[in-house]
Amino acid sequence: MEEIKTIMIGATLKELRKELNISQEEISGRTGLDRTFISMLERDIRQPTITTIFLLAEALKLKPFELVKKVEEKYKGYEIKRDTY
Amino acid sequence: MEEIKTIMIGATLKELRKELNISQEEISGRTGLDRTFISMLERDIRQPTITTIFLLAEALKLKPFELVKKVEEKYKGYEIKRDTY
DNA sequence: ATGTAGACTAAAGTCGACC
DNA sequence: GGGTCGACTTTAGTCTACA
Repeated sequence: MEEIKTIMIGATLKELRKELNISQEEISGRTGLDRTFISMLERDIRQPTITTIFLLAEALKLKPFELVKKVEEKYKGYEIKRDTY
Repeated sequence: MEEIKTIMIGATLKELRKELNISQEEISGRTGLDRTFISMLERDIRQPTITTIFLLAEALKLKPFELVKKVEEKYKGYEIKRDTY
């Protein structure tokens, strides 16, 4: 069982956005979140909170749980193990 | 359509924990998150990030998307509308 | 076993500018 | 259109302590 420390949602977000053929600026407009922040989310430099996940899902035309499910599918066979700090 | 500003996961977390008959301290132990932080999450004083959601789901013996789905069901007919700050 | 409070550190999220 | 940098404010998350 491989260990990971943080959930990476970036690739999933980018894929879904590309499927819709829209820009980061469009996501920014739809969510009310800053454009540079969307960029950082896609590059896994930032992590969304649950409210942000709900906003992103709405912008990407799917349900929050579906978005999470897509992220989840990338982590089959991995165990999350945080750094306790 | 009612407007809300933040997603409240607290009640869902507490219900699931009660169903398992375990303490906040047990959740703290299973997730590696601070006990006082679990308390704040249940009282909606704090918001989890996606990594925290995955950890909580594991501790509560369900899949992350199932946890999110349960939260989602409490928001039928609501629209999220953040304060842009 | 839980809520709360205070003080703290790390990370979420904004904004303006430039490439 | 998107990456990045710096400076900023707010919040996630820790920890000790007490009711």
